Amino acid sequence: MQRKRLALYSRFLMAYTCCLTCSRAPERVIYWFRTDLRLHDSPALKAALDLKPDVLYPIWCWDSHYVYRARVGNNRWQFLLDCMDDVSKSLTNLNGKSKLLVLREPAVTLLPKLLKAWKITHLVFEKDTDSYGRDRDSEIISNAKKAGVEVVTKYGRTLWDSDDLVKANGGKPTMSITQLQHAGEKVGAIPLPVATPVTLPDLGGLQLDFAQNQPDGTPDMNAKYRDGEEASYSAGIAGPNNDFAVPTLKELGLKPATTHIRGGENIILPRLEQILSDEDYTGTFEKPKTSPAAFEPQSTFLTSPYLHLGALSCRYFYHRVGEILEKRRKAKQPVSGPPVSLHGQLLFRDMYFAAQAALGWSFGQTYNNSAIRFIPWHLPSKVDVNTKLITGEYEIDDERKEKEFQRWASGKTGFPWIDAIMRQLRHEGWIHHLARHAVACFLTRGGCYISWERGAEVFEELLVDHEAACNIGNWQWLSCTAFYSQFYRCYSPVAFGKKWDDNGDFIRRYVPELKDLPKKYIYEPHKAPLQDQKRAGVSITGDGEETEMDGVAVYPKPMFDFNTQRDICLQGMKKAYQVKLHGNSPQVLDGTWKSIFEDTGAGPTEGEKGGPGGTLGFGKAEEEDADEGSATPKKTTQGTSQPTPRSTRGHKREHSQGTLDGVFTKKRAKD
DNA sequence: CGGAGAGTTGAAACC
DNA sequence: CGGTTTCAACTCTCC
Repeated sequence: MQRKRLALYSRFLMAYTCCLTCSRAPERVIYWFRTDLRLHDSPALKAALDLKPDVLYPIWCWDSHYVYRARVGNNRWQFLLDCMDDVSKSLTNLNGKSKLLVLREPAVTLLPKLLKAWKITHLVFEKDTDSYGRDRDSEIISNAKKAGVEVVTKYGRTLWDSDDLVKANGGKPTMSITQLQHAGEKVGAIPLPVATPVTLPDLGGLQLDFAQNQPDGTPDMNAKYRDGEEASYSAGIAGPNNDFAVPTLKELGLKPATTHIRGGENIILPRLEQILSDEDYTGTFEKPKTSPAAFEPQSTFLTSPYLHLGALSCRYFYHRVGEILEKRRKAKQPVSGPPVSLHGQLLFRDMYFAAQAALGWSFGQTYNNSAIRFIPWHLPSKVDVNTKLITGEYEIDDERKEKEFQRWASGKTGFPWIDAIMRQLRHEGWIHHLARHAVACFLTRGGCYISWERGAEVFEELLVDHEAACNIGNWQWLSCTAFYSQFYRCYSPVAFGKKWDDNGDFIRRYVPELKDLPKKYIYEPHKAPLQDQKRAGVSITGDGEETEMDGVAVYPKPMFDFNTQRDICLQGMKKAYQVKLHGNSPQVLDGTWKSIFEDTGAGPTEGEKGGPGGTLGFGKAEEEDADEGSATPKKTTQGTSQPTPRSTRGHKREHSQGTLDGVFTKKRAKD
């Protein structure tokens, strides 16, 4: 009783002393940073400061989902930590007593305890329309409200609020850039940037009178990037020095990053300024005219990773470019327009975000996705037919295809243009947009005929700019399953590269074993006579297993005849387009699609003999209450009982639309 | 100078 | 924001 009175009195005193001009209670605000790691043009951060808080806690919830269960290579980890460090320094610059407080516990379990411990009045964060983000945030919001904490969210992640776009598009996913533009017109003008804060309230007390929930570290999908123990949770909520510092790669047990791309608002803003100062380049930018083979420097802005983590505001970028366009129009200088211009690129991003916002979890998969064409790809995702969600595993319907997939992912296909791109991706975490086209087409409709979902997973792991909506959307585009349909426009692994880089400098840089090969053979080294191979110090042989033989570097032979494979793919695509099934067609949902595609005539599909095309648990397996160990239906044959190197057994794939935080498991898909 | 033949270019059709 | 083939139209060269 005594204590309570004291608390009341001190609360009164605080109110009195904190705010002499008004009689309101002290505002104790948490600003929860997520994919908005910046201070400039942040509507949500502005909303937090507009509350005129007495204390402001800028926090980051350290998420097990991101640490263990999303595919995040060490390059993206480095980039994320860079951005966090950068924001923390910016906060300290505004107020020497403030910084980004990293709390080593996922938001869902942490926030309810934290709101209480720090007597929080308001929780403020940027709205997220990723499916995972929605699930997580709705739980956070409902818990906060129950605890009497006011929740404030603002939207600043895309040009328009994705939910508004969906509404303006009749509740349907935006499947073309025209739809997106019309929806955008209905929603209204793209909000102008808000001011960057110049002051920042102090932190309040940092007492942590509650226990830490240490999340389950298994399965650890990023184990292959670790050379030490993952220890980011074991030091407690405030970290090893009890100072809420941003963790290091070392603490995560991760190997050092190989990329030279570093994160942070304070890196991208000056660089953006520099690029924008070239008004001819900015004003006439046309994406298709920029070279995928250019490196050091690349031919485009390289803003995507910064946009993803919010280190650069897309609206700020949009309006800055708009000013330049306006100026040029007045001066009657040439300007480029959507879809090829810079504005066009940002519109595509909004299109993918809004499509995802409309479709939810199903956007990230073929099964039960109403907006996607069904194509009987090899290596399809396994599906839990009860939840209608993919499990994170995939069906190996053909061992040769699995081998091709691994060779593609590791840059050992024997097609130097493809391999150079995949090696650049692995090393730098970034490749040019058209390079993504080339390797994505190659893996799916224009080469291997392997599911786009396999490719999307590899990109998710390796790209520093991985953004679920854009990655998924672009893979659907390139595989001609959604957004785009001209499947006969097929990229050649030889001709397309040559068009941009006849000398093969890009290949020489990323596939160094070929660097001394004559220009004549650089795109097709297997055609080089043995004498030329010898002179160049490389032997073109094998299937990628060997990297060296008798002291001589080895580069593999092409893993198939491209033209033959291209014809097979075209036939398969033509058939699939005639059949006209979609991800949510009854025949896809129940697995009877297999009777529609013949073993031979349907191109590459294995038909009845192959995997069920992503229907794990379909049919008999359920009735026969299949033993836990192998939940694979009997009708699937070869390879399916073996765990695949890239998949995790028995666990849902939770990552593909994940944001950076949370401990959620997927919920049942909406029907 | 005309015309044959080789070489080049670009649009169109097809995959 | 595809590649390849084809074919007409054109240029160039040579006698």
